[in-house]
Amino acid sequence: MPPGRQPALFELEPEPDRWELAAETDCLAAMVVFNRPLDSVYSYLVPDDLREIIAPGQRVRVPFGRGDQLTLGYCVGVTTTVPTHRKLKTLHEILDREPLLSGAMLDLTKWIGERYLSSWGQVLDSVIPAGVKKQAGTRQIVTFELPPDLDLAQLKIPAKQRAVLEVLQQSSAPLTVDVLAERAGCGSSPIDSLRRKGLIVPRRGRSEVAQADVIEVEKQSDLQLNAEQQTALISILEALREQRHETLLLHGVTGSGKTEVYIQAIREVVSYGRQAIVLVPEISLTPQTIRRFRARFPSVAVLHSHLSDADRHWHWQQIAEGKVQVVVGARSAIFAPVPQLGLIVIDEEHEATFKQNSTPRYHARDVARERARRENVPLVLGSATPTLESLQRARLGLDRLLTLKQRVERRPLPHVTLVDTRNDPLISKGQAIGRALGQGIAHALRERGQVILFLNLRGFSPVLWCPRCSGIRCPDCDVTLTWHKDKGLLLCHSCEYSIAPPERCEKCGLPGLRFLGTGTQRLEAEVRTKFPTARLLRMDSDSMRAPGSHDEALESFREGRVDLLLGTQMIAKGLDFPNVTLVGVIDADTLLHQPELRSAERTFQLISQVAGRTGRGDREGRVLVQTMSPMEPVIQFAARHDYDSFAERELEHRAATHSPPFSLMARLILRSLTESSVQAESRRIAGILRQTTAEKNLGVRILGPAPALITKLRKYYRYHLQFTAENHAAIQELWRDAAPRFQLHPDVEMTIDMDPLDLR
DNA sequence: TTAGACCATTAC
DNA sequence: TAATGGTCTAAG
Repeated sequence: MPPGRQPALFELEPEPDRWELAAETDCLAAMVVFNRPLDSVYSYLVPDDLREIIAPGQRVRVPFGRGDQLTLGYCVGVTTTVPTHRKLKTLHEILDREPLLSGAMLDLTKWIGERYLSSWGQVLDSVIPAGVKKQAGTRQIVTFELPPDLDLAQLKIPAKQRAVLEVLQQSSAPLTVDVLAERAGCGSSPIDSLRRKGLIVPRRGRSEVAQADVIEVEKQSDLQLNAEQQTALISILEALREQRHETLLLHGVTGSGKTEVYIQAIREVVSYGRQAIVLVPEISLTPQTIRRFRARFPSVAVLHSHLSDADRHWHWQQIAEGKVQVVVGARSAIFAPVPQLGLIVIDEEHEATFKQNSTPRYHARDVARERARRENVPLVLGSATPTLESLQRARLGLDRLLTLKQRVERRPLPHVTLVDTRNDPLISKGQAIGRALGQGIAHALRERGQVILFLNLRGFSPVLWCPRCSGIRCPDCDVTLTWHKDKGLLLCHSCEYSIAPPERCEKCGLPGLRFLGTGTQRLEAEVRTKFPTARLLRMDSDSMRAPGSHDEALESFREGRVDLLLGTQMIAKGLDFPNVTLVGVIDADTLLHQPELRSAERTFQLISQVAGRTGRGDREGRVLVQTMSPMEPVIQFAARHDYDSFAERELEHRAATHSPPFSLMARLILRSLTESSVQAESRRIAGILRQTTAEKNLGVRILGPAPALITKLRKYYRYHLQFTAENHAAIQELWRDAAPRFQLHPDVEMTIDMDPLDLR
């Protein structure tokens, strides 16, 4: 309404939403969503020549916005009930011959959008692999065929052209220019002339150029299950046979043979002619895991991050055609378009990599649960250290708990010793390996056992210390710079910033800066000095840059060409090496003292997982955990392999603080290059949110705004707000209501994260 | 998220 | 008067 004009009386009542007014017509409308943060579904008229082709799940190009920019969208439905009051724009083009997604998968993506507060179109855009969108690995080709009523004898044409037509007549399939020219013994010009005269008809199509290579693996038969494994398997088979959805939480200590249980359950699924999806953390997608599945099933698709677009497209195609029995992959494999899903397995359920940290910020476990529920199939979650979220569901009787307490072949769990490093003379001198651990390593090596040393810090030293100004920081991020001795540079681990280390502090000019703390590189140097004859391998994201180096490194450790493996997270998970007799944890405290909701849980998980890397063969394994807080309950529980007591205590704590799993959380992050605008905007937005939750009585608790734990990241200042509520619906409603009214200042960006794991 | 519309300011 | 830039708003 123009300013200064009084509204007429009849305009005071809000107009009815005209889009509600729809009528059955003989027009056809396509419902389209876009890869933008828009909640609506837009309708477009389908022109007559596309009526037969259009289907939900295809991508389309449509005029959109004031300038009718041709914009890519996803068709999510087709209807003859079209809105009548507004003139619809017309669909311009259909980009896919076949739908990229089934109706069921479209519905699932809609659910994801609602659950994780992102638009349907954004979800679709991230679910469909780039290689599928680009049709990577296929090429457009033009082939020629004869028109239907051609009488070759009647034609008066040059000999070369006649030869071309004869070749075509004898061929059973249409031919490309190259083939045609070769067989007719001519160049391309006769073919061109024929085309111009209309004596041959061109046809567009796509042909495959890429194909994933097939790896032959020696087949194996099923292993004998022990009683516990058998019981777990039977529970899964029951759900399978009754064709009902149930989530089964398989809590099995490290080395208890969870994978064998999955495999035998999948065998049943495959026998029904159905397919299974197995999600594993990316880091576990080692040749070892892959071989294990390939050895047991004829057709396994492995989806990992280093697949080319073409390979990914090819696999997607194979999966959709039902040619694959088992899909093994990381997070996004939950969207594998298997035609007849039979079972979903998530191994290492507690791993944070199952949560995507870009929009849509879905958790593959929760998407899996929803997909399994909709398709009436069981979901198996496996872990030695289940998340408290999953455990609590089992305790409430929503999911079923299956427990494997024994390692296979009755192997004992490794003995874990806590080493108090507070009074260790070597540690006080700044070394990373204390006396006890040093002796342990020497002993293990003498006995020809292999050793794993775990330290969750890459680089040589995490801080360059100025006595007056403390650590040298990244100018763009609120973190200290890490000294990488091999490169001779101080690096920021949050962005790409690097500088040569200064002689004097740049702030106060004081000389005498010192490198404090130990990363994997310094640990490597220390090991070389202390154990000069040991064959040593360091694994972290710096040393494992080259493609394939990760697998190669693990292979050489497996084959005994390496005695001592040291590294970060990378070596903590899922590795199965029978000859490892000692695992050393350099510092169990680093994770523990972070002011994060899940710091205790992560510490417990990490120690348990690392400890699980030993004692997996005939030889006994032991674990030495260096810590400055040996009395800390979490560390004690981990040392005793006592998940139940750990969980009991942590659940009590979560209940007392109304944290997940006793409430639901969401996190709103705002960032800007200008600190004052994020601060002001977060306050303003917090106001709107608080007002909305009060007005609508939603019962959402809102914390903040406050500067985020990482105050500054890649030049951006960050503030955040935390929401807690009884259920997702309250937060969803709050967001739906409040977010459209934010009118955020253009230099402030905003992200909403439902069920956040990373609270930094 | 994007781009046009609208308005104000600036340069020529 | 045209060009530029910031802000607002709607998107079928």
